[in-house]
Amino acid sequence: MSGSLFLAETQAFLKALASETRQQIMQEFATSAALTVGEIAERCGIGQSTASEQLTILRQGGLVTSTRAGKQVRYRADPSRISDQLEVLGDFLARCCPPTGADDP
Amino acid sequence: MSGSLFLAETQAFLKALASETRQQIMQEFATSAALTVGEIAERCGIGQSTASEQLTILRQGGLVTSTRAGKQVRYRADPSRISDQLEVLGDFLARCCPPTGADDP
DNA sequence: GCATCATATCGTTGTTTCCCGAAATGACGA
DNA sequence: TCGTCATTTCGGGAAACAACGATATGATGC
Repeated sequence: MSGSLFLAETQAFLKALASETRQQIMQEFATSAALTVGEIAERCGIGQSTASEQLTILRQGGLVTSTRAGKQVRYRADPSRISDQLEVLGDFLARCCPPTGADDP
Repeated sequence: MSGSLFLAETQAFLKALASETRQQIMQEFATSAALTVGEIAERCGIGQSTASEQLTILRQGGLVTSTRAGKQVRYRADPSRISDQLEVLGDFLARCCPPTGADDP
């Protein structure tokens, strides 16, 4: 099988968001713009390796970026890519909702 | 623990959308505003029971509505609830992206 | 009532996801 | 270089998901 309906990145965006743990992680960025893996693990009450893995998924979904800062890695939300993905998603859903009917028996 | 970050319906919305099969189903509504379970099964190349189950998930996520039409059931996209969910999602993500920094070292 | 058609539910199987602890990688300071 | 700290990757067990075929429910027409 080949055709994905979305770009691969939008697919990853949706999957990344469809997890309560990852939503919780994203929420942490509302109060602190930049967080390390350890900080997120502690605040979310999950293991460090788990936090690292979930952050990787969020990064692949275009929700966060990561930058090294010495021996730590700082994660932060990626507003521009997030709004890009929201737009793609909105466009897709708009297409699925024929504003004036396609054929409506 | 307790708090889901989203309303339960928004959580269901995201999970419903995070499946390529269900995206494919939604896409079918772009060309035909109303479709029966059998039509969707045929167009998407999946079994009838699978189509029924996936449509139930989409309905619980607020993406489609269903109405009986004789012995068939017509499914169609639900634009108003979809845009509601998109707004909830957009608001949540906006909060995660401190527009002007929360604390940004 | 009974047969039939469309849909929904059940039971199962194989795959994927989630989370963890343990081990490996990478970066810094002594 | 060596040790240490932060992160990533690995291996595995439990839970959730997707798809199917078979069966049950519900609606229509005779």
